[in-house]
Amino acid sequence: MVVPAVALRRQLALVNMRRLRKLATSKNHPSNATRLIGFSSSAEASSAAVSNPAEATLNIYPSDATRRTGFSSSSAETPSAPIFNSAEFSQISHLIAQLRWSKVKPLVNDGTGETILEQLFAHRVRPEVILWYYNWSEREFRVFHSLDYSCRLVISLAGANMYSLVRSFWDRFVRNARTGVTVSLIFHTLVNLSSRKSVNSKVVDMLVMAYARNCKVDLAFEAFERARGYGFRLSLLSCNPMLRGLGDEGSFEKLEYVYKEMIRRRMVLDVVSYNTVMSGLCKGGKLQRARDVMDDMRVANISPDSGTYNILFDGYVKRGGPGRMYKADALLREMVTRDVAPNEATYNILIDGFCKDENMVGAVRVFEEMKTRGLKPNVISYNSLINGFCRMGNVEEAVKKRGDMIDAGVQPTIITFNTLINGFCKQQKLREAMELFDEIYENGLFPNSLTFNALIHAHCKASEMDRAVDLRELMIKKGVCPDVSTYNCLIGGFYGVGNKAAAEKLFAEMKDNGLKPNLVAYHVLIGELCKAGEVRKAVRRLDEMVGLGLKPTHVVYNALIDGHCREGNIKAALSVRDQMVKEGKRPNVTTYNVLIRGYCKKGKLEEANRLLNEMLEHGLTPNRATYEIVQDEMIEKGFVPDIEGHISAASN
DNA sequence: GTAGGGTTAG
Repeated sequence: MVVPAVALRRQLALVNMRRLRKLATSKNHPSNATRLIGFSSSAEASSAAVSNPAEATLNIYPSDATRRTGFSSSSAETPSAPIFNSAEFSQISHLIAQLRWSKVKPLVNDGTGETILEQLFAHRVRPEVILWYYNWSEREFRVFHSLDYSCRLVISLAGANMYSLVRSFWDRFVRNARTGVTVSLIFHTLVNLSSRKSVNSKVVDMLVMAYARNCKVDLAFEAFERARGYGFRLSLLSCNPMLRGLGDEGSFEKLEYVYKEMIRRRMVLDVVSYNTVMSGLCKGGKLQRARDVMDDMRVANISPDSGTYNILFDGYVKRGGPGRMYKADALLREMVTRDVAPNEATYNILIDGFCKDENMVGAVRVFEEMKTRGLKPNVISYNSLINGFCRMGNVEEAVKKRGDMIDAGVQPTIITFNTLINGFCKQQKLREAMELFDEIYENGLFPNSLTFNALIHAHCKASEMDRAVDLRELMIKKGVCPDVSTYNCLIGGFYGVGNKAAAEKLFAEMKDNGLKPNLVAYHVLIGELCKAGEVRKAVRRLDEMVGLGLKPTHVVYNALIDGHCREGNIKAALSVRDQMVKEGKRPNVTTYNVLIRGYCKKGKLEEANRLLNEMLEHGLTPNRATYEIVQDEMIEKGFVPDIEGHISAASN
């Protein structure tokens, strides 16, 4: 006994009309009635709903206790909703369950679809069907449904054990910035709607997970904090991603706090929790704390795995300071003693570490050890090794390793080629670099922006600007977009050959092409302007970069200070130094060197001497440039700086 | 739907 859809729609429209008219004249709920009428009949109001969905949603359904709990369709307490009789409604829900949106759409007469949503809840329609309708109507009418509906939906999904739908619901939910929807409001709404603690806990758990996974770590953290007061118990499902988010974000204090708090809440942490905490701590340079966490892990009877060790290895290699590879070596021995098997990643981290330490003997030793342990070096192992040899200037050996890799059945990638091309470029062997470039295609690979940038950079360094520009043309022809680095290389190159006009034109062109100049772009530009004696222009560029949200580094400040000193304007130079300090950057050796030379050039040797002492008091070690300045500017002029121990070093 | 490895410009 299916009622034809057209007939049904006509019938419903009629019913709605009658109800709406009745409501409009009703004195009992004037505000609700006028609002509803407004939305169903006025184009103005519905366009307002589109342009400002959050506000519109709030207007239609003020959070009113009777509405929140008004589940029954026959209840006189829910006057704003046109009420369909059960036969009508079963037709509607049938259409929704079949996702026949073109048929559903004409039935919506409130501009937001919330009227039908209310009815779906009232009729206890299957939660997933309500979810379909909820999602469709939000998209269709460009609105966010009120938080009440969101929470009711999520609770009914959870009550039916449809947790994967709860997950995806919250995922969508948190991705949109809903004005006024705070963590505490969500919690408050949830406890008002449901008293089932376990269900609420799971719902909140998944909310926190959604926050953590969608880069809303601060909200995840807030929810984690508030959850305790509400008695919601969270799981690793939400806490592990949050730990990761905190680490990624650099919130190391919060990371340690959450870690300790998880233990205090008697949560049972797993390997992933510990590894994530350690990874975050390593990123923050807190290597000792990371080691402590590994000890905690053993106390908790969780065995560190190869991943745990790899995280520590990576920490040592990247932030371990002097002697880090020895520590790493010791850790490798400990790992083996404890019966944790190193894997490919373990060796790759170590190979790369030795290479960065310019210790190719160590790198090759680890590489060989890897093979004796029955592990096959992969493309990353070879690339690291090749990069190591290239950095040492031994490109011939690097090329040989590429041969080894092919013999071992490991195919070179574009990274292999880029590394080798870079190696040749650094040696100014442009012909060899170009030959390799041709080989890329023979190997069925395609050059990327890094390939071209390396070549362009090398040609710029060699003052071959015509070839550099040709390469950029080729790049575009091959479908590779020039990026900020491409421009940086070319701009630096043109300044280098004294073609200021071309350099400035490129800087403008870069911005015209929608590329945002980055830190390096400004380093190049400001450095060159200072060198050319155009300090005032350089200062303008500094303001410009600050305006773009880029934080000037020591290099930039020092270049400006140098520029002012070269013009003999020490006062201006000192004010740049003050600005630098205000920005939280401590003057470094170069800063002092530049200022000292500035004073010397003005003949103010006492002032220079004073700065020299200040530099030592700040615990900075003079470098070669310092000695040269002292030698050439002070001792030459018969002035004896009172930093005796350091002067003898200068004469060496 | 867990953490960990390789290439550029200053």
